[in-house]
Amino acid sequence: MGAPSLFSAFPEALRLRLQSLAVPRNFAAGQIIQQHGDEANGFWVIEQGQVKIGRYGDGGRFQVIAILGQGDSYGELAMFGRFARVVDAVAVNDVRLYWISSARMDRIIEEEPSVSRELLRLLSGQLQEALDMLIARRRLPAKRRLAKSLLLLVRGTEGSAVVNFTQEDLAELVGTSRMTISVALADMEARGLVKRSYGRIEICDIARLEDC
Amino acid sequence: MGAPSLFSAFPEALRLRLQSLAVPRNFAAGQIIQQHGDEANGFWVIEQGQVKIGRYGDGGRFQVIAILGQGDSYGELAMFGRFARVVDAVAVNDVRLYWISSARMDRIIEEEPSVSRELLRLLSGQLQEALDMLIARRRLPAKRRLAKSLLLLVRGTEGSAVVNFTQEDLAELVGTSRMTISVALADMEARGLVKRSYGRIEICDIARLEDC
DNA sequence: GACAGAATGTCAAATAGTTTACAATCTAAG
DNA sequence: CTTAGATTGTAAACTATTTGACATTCTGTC
Repeated sequence: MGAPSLFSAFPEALRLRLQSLAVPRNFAAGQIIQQHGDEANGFWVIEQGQVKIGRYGDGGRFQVIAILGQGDSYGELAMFGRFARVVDAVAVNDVRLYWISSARMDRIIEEEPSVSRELLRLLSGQLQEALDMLIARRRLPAKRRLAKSLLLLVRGTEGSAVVNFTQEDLAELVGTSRMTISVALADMEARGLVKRSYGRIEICDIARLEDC
Repeated sequence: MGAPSLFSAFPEALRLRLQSLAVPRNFAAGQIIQQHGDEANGFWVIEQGQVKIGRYGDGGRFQVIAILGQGDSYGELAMFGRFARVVDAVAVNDVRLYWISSARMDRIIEEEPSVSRELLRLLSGQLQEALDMLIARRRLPAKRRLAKSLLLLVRGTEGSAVVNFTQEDLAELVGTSRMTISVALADMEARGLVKRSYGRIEICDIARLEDC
């Protein structure tokens, strides 16, 4: 969610061009790719594997914000905003990434105004979405907030999907306690919306989950 | 808050240039300037007076999101994002606005890549801020959320300030009930942080409000 | 295949916040 | 100066959620 993935929304031609210019890099499972506070002079595109985005909280526990997969990008926000990395990124499994430097991106923006316009459009859309969420989620009961969060995590998929989050992660994400999540999930399972298993949630019927 | 005001963050030179090209327009107190659903082919800059941004909820009640004043702009997000207006805007008093069309803005982006970069930087910063808020605010008790919202409303001011919101408006904004706001404000007043009056809150000590 | 650590299920008590309801106060319009 | 409507103060009953505590189940590892 939150963590935008602008790259996958780029027009095909630009994606290919960037990829051909980019520097490929590999990381092993569990390796830290970027850390909170690092300088942001570029961004990453995931070619293969998965990356956990989140933050090491008090007590060293990693609080997941999103898990990104193939075709997703991250780090554009800090790069464009010219602020330091605010999140940590860790390789879930062995991953292959492309690195696109801010210098490279700057040149493209210079050469093609259409790219700027597209970027502005995407960023504006995401900001609007974030603002909507701030307004919409506030007074909903925990169960419905959970439903919304799950839907955001599997956005783009149809039918069924799997979310590789522990209930504790979900609790952090939704802004509630693990016990509330546990009860809410049991309720959803009883209604055939999801299936609980160890460390992951299977979403059976995305369409039906939409109406709470 | 939420509602971004990119214009006031533009570099001086660009602001002046845009203003010289813009079309001035006046609205009387209470007049509706834009409506939810309108096409967004430009944005407004406030030259004089105040504009309420919000939404007509169920029962015709206007839910305030922000009150903007001189130098603030609004409507950029829908314009850049190429989606329809999502909020309504109403003139609080007699206002004088500048209208800057998307065609005009497009031309400037085309001519000056530095403007694109600046816009991307500003939007990214605001998106990050919104995401932070989504994460940070979730589990705070209502009192602290209120403190944060008040601070956002008077962002940029030092020492003391006035917020022209009813307690009901604040409740909507914070995402809680009017009674909770009433009690929280009474508590804050007892501690000398704010002064309550009819339809507005005076914030006495912004610095002290920051540490909740 | 046994084990440790991680993740989940579940319960009772405590608490923050909501709802409902009504009284008190303020403001603007006659 | 009155009055109607809007805004605020307050209290009691109710509800959702949290906290804390413990049992159970799962999974990877030796």
